[in-house]
Amino acid sequence: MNSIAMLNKDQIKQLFPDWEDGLYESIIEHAELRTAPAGATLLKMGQNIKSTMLVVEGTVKLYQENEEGAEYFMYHLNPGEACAVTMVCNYHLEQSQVLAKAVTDVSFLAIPIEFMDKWLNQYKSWHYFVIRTYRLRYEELLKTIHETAFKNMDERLEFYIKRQVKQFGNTLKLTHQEIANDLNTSREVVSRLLKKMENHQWIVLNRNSFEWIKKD
Amino acid sequence: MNSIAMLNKDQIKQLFPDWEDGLYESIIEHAELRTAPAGATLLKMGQNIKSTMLVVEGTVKLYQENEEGAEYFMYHLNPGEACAVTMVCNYHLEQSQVLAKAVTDVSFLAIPIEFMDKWLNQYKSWHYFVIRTYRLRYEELLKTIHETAFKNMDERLEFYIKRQVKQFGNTLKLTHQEIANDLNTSREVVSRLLKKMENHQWIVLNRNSFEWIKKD
DNA sequence: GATTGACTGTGATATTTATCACAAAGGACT
DNA sequence: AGTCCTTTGTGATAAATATCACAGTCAATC
Repeated sequence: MNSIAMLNKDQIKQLFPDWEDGLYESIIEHAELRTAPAGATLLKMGQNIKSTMLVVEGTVKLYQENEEGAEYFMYHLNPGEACAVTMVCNYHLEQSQVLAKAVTDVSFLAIPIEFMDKWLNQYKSWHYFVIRTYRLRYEELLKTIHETAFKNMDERLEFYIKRQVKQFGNTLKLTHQEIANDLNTSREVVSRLLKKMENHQWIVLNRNSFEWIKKD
Repeated sequence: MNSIAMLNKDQIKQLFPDWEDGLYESIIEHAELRTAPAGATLLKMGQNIKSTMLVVEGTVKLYQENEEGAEYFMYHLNPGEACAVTMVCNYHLEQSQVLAKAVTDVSFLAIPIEFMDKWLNQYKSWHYFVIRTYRLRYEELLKTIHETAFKNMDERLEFYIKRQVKQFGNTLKLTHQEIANDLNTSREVVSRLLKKMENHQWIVLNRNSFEWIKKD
């Protein structure tokens, strides 16, 4: 992860239009603009949280992870969005309960968490931003629970694909193994279900990718 | 649901010790103290949210619900805790994504949501309270996802029982059917798994209740 | 164009969970 | 004690998913 030149106020303002004046300046002063290549792990489970992450470019994927290293995809973060988990106030001891990975090349603002408390006190717009972030992520988790608790794998796969399509368009560059990892199932199960979808003409299968063509 | 006499400042302060002075008075002025009997539904999925709920007495259970009315238990709310879902600002149009039920007889403070925006502006301690509420609920959801995504039914049942034990003590007054509903599985499955736990001497089974005796 | 390695397809089988069927047990009430 | 209703126990079977095994396919590389 490299630290490169900072954004200027207008650039930040475009991403986070609802903030107040002093806050932009504080960001410029104290945040660090970092980059990471596609596939990089940005935050590990159990890792001490040292900074808050605001996505500037690219897409980040948030996972739950278990003891054996199995992953479970929860939701995406896009430019202008923030990682709720890292917005800790008070403690320097909080450990991450999630795994965050860069899907594409990403750049993000990293703010040392010692500013969290201060900014909450100082900037109303930051306060609102934190609440909005939690609310949005909370709602994403509810959707994830809904799928996981009530649906069979075929429907969960469809939901998963639709989420990806919304993010990346109809052609998805994903191997069956990658999908299986995200859904915590096995490659064979995904292959068979995708084949069924192809038979139903919901998708067109290719090597290393497929296209969603279902109209609904 | 009845509206009864309001709490006094000291009583509220005991439940919510971190608030500031004006906020207690605003609560007394605008909140309504309501009660509901054990088993009552406090909030339905899809229902328009008209007020924020702060638990005063008793325990509330939060569920996800699907189209067919199947339920999935997510977490408890205890006195001094609040329902994150109902802490909406801005909109009067938000619909509940969760189902809330009284486990015991409960009393709670209901605050019309038109005050949410105002209080966020006016009271820092309220702002912090909202953030803390979201954070706590978010973490509960993460735990729920972890269990649901990675564990088999035997482990999920154990996790479920331990949560209940933490709430209500070692003797749980639950039928197998009730547990099955909370875990979105079938009564037979629960019966068989409980019987196994009894054989392992983790529990003692009785009619309409059982006792957790595993020491770990 | 032969080799290599990652990806995909698919049968066979095991495991987990759901569903059906029905019996037995316990408590409440007459 | 007998009736009724809810709860619990458990076999049999079905359905969903996981695992194992292996073959075929494609693309990159030498």
